[in-house]
Amino acid sequence: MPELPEVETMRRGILPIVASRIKEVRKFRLPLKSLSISPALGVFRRRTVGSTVLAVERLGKRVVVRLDTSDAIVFEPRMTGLVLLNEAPDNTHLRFSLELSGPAQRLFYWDRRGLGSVQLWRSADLATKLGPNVLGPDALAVSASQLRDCLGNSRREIKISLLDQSVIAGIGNLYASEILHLARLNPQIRCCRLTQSEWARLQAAILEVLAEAIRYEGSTLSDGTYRNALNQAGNYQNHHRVYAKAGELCKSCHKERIVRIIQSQRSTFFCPRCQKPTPA
DNA sequence: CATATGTCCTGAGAGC
DNA sequence: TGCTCTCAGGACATAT
Repeated sequence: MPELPEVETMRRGILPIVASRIKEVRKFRLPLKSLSISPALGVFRRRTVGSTVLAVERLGKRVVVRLDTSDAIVFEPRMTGLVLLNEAPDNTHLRFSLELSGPAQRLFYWDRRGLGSVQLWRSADLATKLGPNVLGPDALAVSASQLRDCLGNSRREIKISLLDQSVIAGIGNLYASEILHLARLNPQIRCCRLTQSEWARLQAAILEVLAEAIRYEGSTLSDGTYRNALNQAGNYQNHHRVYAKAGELCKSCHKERIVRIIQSQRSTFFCPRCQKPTPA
């Protein structure tokens, strides 16, 4: 999962590492396929040990730890990655750690499936490798006109476009369904069919859903994977409107039941009554 | 160029 | 009970 709300919660949770000095970098040997780390550990160590953490930022669904050496450590959790302070869900899936001076002590990267990565980049490369062509405006900052300008001529289904990080950065499969339900937009409607007021509704829903999800520290689904930096579960799953609720009554109309469809090999949940393809 | 599909990985849960 | 199978969806590579 980790999408914008979860990654932002992790980012906030590890803020205590700011101003700490990196004392050691460790990669854990596991009976699992090893995590993608670049550069190799030796070079990683030479370039980071002794440096100080300047800031912790979020870039879409990535956590960026800026160092005083003009390097940055980029954590990309993908499906099951977590960035934690001092404590992890278990030792089996611990992949990487930074030993730090100061009160924070230790930063862990934990990843059950290991699809994520930890990379050390020159700060200058962040702007190019994750520039506007790769990563669109952050979902918390995108405007209705930016959405319309970028997608207004696209024939893709709106749900698919919401997942495109080069259009908007931060939305994933879970929040795409939640956002479209609040915006009362059918997930299969083609972008080029949306009206001016629908773009405005979409933008408002993006902001409202993500901000609310951040307030509740993200969504921990039934598999329990997602935790915040202190290894605690999030709470937004108790406020989901549609995600993983196929067959349940819609919380808005209380009449129709939530439906699950597949778009581009991924589940989408919506209410056929509140999210009719053509406006009522 | 825009859009669609395949790939990586582990563990939970279903079905027999 | 223990096996096999399917599924979950991030980002990127490759195909159409």
